[in-house]
Amino acid sequence: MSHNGFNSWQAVQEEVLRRIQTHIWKPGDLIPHEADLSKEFGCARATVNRALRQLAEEGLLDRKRRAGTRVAAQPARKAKLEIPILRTEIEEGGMNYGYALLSCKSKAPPMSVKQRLQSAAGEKHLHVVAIHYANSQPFACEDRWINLKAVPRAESANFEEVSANEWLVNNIPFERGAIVFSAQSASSRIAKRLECDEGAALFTIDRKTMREQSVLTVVQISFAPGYQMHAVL
Amino acid sequence: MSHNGFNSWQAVQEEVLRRIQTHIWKPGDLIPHEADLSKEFGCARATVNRALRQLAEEGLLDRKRRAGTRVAAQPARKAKLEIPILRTEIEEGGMNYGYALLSCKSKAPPMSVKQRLQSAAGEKHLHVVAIHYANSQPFACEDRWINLKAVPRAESANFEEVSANEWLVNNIPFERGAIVFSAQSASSRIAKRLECDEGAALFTIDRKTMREQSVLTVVQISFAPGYQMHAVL
DNA sequence: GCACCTATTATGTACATGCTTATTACTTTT
DNA sequence: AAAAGTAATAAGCATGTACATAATAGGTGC
Repeated sequence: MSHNGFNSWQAVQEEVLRRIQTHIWKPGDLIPHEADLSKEFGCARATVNRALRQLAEEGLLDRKRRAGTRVAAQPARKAKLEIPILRTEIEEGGMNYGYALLSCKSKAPPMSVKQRLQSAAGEKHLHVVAIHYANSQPFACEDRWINLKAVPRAESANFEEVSANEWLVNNIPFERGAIVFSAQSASSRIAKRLECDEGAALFTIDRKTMREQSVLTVVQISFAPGYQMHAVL
Repeated sequence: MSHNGFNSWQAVQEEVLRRIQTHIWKPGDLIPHEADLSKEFGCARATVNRALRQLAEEGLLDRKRRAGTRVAAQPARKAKLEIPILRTEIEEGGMNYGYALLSCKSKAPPMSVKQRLQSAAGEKHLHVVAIHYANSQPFACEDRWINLKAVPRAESANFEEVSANEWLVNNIPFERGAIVFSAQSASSRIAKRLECDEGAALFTIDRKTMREQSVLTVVQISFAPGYQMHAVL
């Protein structure tokens, strides 16, 4: 009967994908609307909706009410990226995780950081510097500023034992954030910390974590040379 | 009536988020199951399911059949990352896009590339090298190998006019891929191409695009110093 | 105690239906 | 012809019901 084999949203999605990939439906084309597709595939409209919605989320389709669904002209593929959590990443790689706190002081941040923290003049913040080791080799260097006004409990935390990263994850609820990836030349200070040559190319993550309007923490993580971050399409 | 204000999946999601963020439900905790939540929120189970499913996709919840739903112990937040399409990225930044083909030859790839291409000995591939400019400044250098066996039409394409990147997007339907981000020191060759100092830290993307079992193309994109890639949580 | 089977259970999914909402296309007014 | 109002339409969403599937808990036999 109605069983064309498209009785699951995955099957529908695969068929739609196939039509996009074989250029039956070309980039920019308007595709039939949900009701027609559900009739063609012999399934409910909700099933077609589920399939198309996900493809739209992935950036392969553009959908607008009333206007219909069209194949994305620029399949600006969105990759999903797992933000590395240092300890987890090292341990999953079968290596031994180590951690050392280098410094943990409350002070006024330098100009460049102050801007990112959106902090007023004279305000003090907690500055935490630490190294993460994999099999006793320096793996990454963490340089973090914590807004004590937004996270007062951080003042009494002991970052000797547990990394600021983990403490924050477990103790403060956060909402939004921004991440910037870049390549940086190792400064002499960081080269010393990571035991690498000065000027080496370091993969660097800058991360800002916010709740509502206030910045909770900004952190720069510099990875030892050779680090790679993986993502899938 | 049943209107507690949780009569849409977004409202349910927000409430769940709130409970996670305020540590009413702590990392690792098992949360009530869908049926209970739907009763509490006065909505259908499908609505709760929609809300929870998305949170699970975002990495905030772990869901397993029969075992129930728990708050992710490590909210290893998955960031969504838009894979940059060079031209789009440059033009959206309000800059003028330029493109120059440096080389386009069919030849046998070096050992390191051969491995990534999963190609047999002696097989030839198309090697394309090009520069992308933003406001006449070198922005990124593209070094690509195309598997002619999998994409025979590429042989007759003219990469003087349109970049290999764009040609591929418009001409070959692709499926899966892997992406690796890293920081590399500029070799003398690449430094010359990007008009930067040798040894400068370059943000680098290695990308492999596949269909079914065959590798279609591998590409390395080296960005000029100072490039940043942004993502949101 | 161990291997195997079975019942239970929470999530996962499909469907029919009906309503909502954004956007377009068409019509009317100025 | 431009502006404003209106109807039609396609996606979006909510719901009740039903069944599928995976993983666990508990029991059985050895």
